[in-house]
Amino acid sequence: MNESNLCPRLAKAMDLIGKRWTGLILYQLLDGPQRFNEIESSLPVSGRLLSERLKELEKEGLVERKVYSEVPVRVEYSLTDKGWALEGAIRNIESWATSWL
Amino acid sequence: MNESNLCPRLAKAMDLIGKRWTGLILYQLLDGPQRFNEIESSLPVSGRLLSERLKELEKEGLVERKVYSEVPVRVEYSLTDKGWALEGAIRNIESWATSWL
DNA sequence: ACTCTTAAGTTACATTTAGTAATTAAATAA
DNA sequence: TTATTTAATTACTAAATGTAACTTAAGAGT
Repeated sequence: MNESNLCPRLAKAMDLIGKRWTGLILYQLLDGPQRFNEIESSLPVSGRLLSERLKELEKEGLVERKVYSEVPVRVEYSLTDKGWALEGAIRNIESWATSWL
Repeated sequence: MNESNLCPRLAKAMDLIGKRWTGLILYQLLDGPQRFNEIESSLPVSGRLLSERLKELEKEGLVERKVYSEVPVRVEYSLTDKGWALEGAIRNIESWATSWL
């Protein structure tokens, strides 16, 4: 399709962040560790996709998943250092949204 | 699905930027005005979607479209002020990608 | 033992969006 | 008249998303 010299890391970053809901999930986690249901109720995302996205983010090392064997079970998701490193970008989008939308 | 107090502007920003290819199209335009074919060859995006995305970005006021009645026709796309205002966010993602991917 | 409750998912299926390749439109040049 | 070039659009297939029902696990109550 092309002979581009597109940076593969940027392409991957955009693919990751650009996936639907991912940005907003990360934004939610800037408020601190949250359990599955908290994230689900804070965003118009379904359990199906939330589960899928959290798995991707965990696999990419942006998010950490912790299971607490309480009753009923509690599962908490939080940002890793790699995830926190995106805070600047996310805040930047947030302030752009405030100024321009 | 939820009772969220999700900021509608942030939601819209994420929906826009989070759409596939949009981030990379904007990134390309940081290099200056470019014609349709230039963008198409610089990214692994098809003409169909590139056309669709550029229309959305034009409609949202991030991108400007200029037609030059040369032969054959030349169509140039460039960032508006609103589009340029996203430069910080995009560069931020770029540097995150360099550091973490 | 058996049913109930709750969180955290998963599954099945319909709808929407994206990918691919062929086609069209407009303006000229040969 | 036919060919060429850019900028799309169209028709069709494949993949991603939305929706709602279902499952699993671990007690708690009777």
